[in-house]
Order: sequence, then structure tokens, then C-alpha cells
Amino acid sequence: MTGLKISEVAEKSNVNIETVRYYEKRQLIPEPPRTRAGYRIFSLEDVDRIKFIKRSQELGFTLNEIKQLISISDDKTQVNSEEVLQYSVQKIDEIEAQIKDLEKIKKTLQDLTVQCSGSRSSDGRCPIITSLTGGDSHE
Amino acid sequence: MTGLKISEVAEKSNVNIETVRYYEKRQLIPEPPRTRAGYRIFSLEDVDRIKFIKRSQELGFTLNEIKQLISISDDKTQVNSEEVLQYSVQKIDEIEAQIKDLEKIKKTLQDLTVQCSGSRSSDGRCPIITSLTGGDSHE
DNA sequence: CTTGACTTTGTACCTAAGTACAGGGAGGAT
DNA sequence: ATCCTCCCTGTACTTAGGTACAAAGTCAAG
Repeated sequence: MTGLKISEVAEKSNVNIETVRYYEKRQLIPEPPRTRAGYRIFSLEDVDRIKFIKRSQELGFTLNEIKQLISISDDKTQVNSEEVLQYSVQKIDEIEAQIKDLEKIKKTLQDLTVQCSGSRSSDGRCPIITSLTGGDSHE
Repeated sequence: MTGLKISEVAEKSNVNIETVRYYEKRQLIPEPPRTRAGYRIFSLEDVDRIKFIKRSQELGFTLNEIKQLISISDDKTQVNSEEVLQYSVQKIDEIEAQIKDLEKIKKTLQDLTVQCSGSRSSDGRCPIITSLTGGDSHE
């Protein structure tokens, strides 16, 4: 009686129906049992798992990483905590690297726009363009 | 005599040969003239343009945006500077938003790992997993 | 003249995370 | 019995920026 149809599970977990089927195919959720007619029957645990997937994605994990995360957390040995921790620390490092790259890009772009605003009255050529075009400055 | 073959232009601008053809198809570089046999003939300006594209990509511009940038800079009216400036300012905003998102993700992940390291001796369940799985905390 | 390195075109494949659609079956209300 | 809505499968398409490959033509050296 607690069985949910695909549209129900999709709605409860705020994803598209196709996404549910896609997660099943990617083996991120277990293969659900079926009615005699072939309809999938989901449980509230499936809803929780999909929400877990979505929250993990927001934290920057890919579906493959999430699959790993799930298998670690399903495996209830005492060591699992260690592995997940390592995963997360690594992910934090990756995010930090991304932030650094973006900061650098931002700085470059800001420098260029400052130059551009400053020298506008001279010849009409934007320093952003000329700096990108000509001067083989960084290689 | 200054004509460059595709492999030469690719090497000089540090991209794959296929990438050069791809940029031509995407109209990021002008259609080069051909020899009677159909071989493309490039110039040093093409090398500069490809380098421009690559540098712009590093600054976070997409190929479509770069195409715009090129058409603005080719159009030598006095207003071009203004447009490029606006483009860049907008891009800076986008980058800032991205950085903010990443900072937030990083903070969440850090909080979780701190909790995880702290409470490791209790029951072996990692707080990262349990916090993602159960507690419908944010929605 | 043959070999090897290069070029041409067109098409298909790649990652990531889905979305869309076609063609068919099922369930329940009228 | 019919209608509407839902579900099934399988396949193709999407974005972005390329990469890879096959079959064929070209060029220069030996």
C-alpha cells in the first residue's frame, strides 16, 4: 500500500520523471519491483535517496562520485566514515582550486576594464581587445 | 609566400589541427583561401586570432561570446569600446556569482567534515552521510 | 614511380546530466 | 466501449568544445 508510482516519487523528490528512470539506469537507485503490468513501484526510501543525490550534487559531487558515496554508506563497516571524509576533503580542495582560478580571471578582467574606462577618450580602441589581440604577453 | 598550412598555424597557435577547422566552421576565423588542390592557406593574423580566442576562453568567455567580441572589435566605430566594456563587466558579475556559490558549497562541506572528524568514535556512521540522507533540513 | 607525410571532407564520438519523443500498453471513470 | 491520463521502452537530441576516424586526394623526396 505504501507503493509510489513514478510520477509520485518524482513529485515528492522534485525531479522530472525521466530523471528517476535515468537514475535507475545509472544505478543510483535500486531497481524497483514492478506491478504485473510492468509499472515501477517505489518506496519512501527511494524518495530519500533521490533527495540525497540532489543535495550531494549541490555540494559539487558528480553522479559517479555520488554512486561511490552511496556504496560506501550502504556498506556499514566502521571504516566508512574515514572514506567519506577523504572524499569530502578532496572535493574541498578541488573547489578551492576552482575558486582560485576564478579569482585570477576576475582580477585580469577587472584590470582590463579599469584600463578601458580610463583610456576611453584616446583612440576608441578598447584596451581589452588590443591586449587580447596583439601582445603575446603570457605564454 | 607567407602562407601557412593548417598544421603550421595549429602548431604556432598551440591548438589541434581539428580545432582550427572547427573554429572555421564556427566562423571564429575567416574562411581562408585555398591552393588549387584545396589546401587552406593561413596567415599570421589567423594565428593571432586563434591566440585571441584562447586567451578569451581563459577569461571565461564562451565561443559564442568571443564571436561577438570579434565582430565588435572588427567594427571600428568609436563606440566599440563601450560595448566590450559592458560585456566584460557582465562577465565579472557572473564570475563573482560563481565564486559565491563555490564558497557556500565549500563552507557546507567544511562544516560537515569538521563534524565528521569530531564525532568519529561514536557509532561509525559518518555525519556527512547521515546529514545528507535523513534530515530534510533545507528545502 | 612509389612511399610517406600531409591534407581534404564528412560523420561519428566524447563528457555530463539529463530531456524529448515516438509508438504502444494499462487503469479507471463515464 | 471509449476517453483520458498515466506508464512502458528505446532512441535521439541537447550544450560546449572539441577529438577521432575513414576514404580519398596531394606533395615532395628518393
